[in-house]
Amino acid sequence: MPELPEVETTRRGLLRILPKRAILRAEIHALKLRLVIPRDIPAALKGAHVTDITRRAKYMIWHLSNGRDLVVHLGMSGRFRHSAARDFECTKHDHFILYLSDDTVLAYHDPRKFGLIDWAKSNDVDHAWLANIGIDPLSDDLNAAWLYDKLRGRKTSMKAALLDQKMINGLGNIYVSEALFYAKIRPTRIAARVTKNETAKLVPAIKKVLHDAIGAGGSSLRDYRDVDGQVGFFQDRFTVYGRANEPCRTCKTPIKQITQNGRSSFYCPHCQK
DNA sequence: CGGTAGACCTGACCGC
DNA sequence: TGCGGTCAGGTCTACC
Repeated sequence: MPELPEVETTRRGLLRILPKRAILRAEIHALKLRLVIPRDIPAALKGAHVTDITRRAKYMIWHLSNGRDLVVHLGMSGRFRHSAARDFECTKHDHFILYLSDDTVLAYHDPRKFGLIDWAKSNDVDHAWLANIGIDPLSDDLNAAWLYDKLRGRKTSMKAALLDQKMINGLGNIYVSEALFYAKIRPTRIAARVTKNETAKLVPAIKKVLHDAIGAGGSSLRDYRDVDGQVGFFQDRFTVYGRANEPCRTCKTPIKQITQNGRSSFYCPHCQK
């Protein structure tokens, strides 16, 4: 999926399109993605328009002109496609389709169905996944003192700690590997044993890799595309992710791939301690 | 509570 | 060509 940079790129793409156009009609073509999609969404969207889209970590929140808010999460394989109505062909995994007032169509496509489309609030209370998620890594909430404190007492690996969305929400499998490379910390290091100095390097490393990836339009590995069908190009600048056995860009040592908690991690055994 | 396998779903790719 | 196994950007649940 889309990690934070891809969600942010998608959000910016949607903002170029949605607020200027009314939603003439909405269709739901899947019974459920991650969860059952509320049946009243199409009726509530008809005739409305999106006034703004904000982001909390990997979640987008669509603010509607009728006062309601929609949560949209792209899961592992979700993306939006915008096209002229006459060019639009509904394919197998187009689960959520908006017909817009300028004769264009916006379709949510998600083969693996790990995405999420739901009302953001129920009886004015945030749903659990918005209420309980961790801090946004691009906000000032993420600073060295905070992170050092959070890592105390954690016996898990740095990889698992940074992937824990209840602590920091937005990092995923790619950008954890990349950030740990820039901070010269091995993904296998026990979180509680990471020093204050290392934490002080890790925080700017996380922010830099996310900012750089957003600037590059995200990373396109398999299915990620911007709303206009553009691929991101940050994958060309990966230092370790997906580069098993290839030379480290700093020291030429072959990059190592290991499995942690069932998922791949990549690191340079020479540069990262 | 902290930590970790397993589950959810489809498609692409590799080796035989 | 076809089949089985493996892997993939996320995250929730069950269990220890």
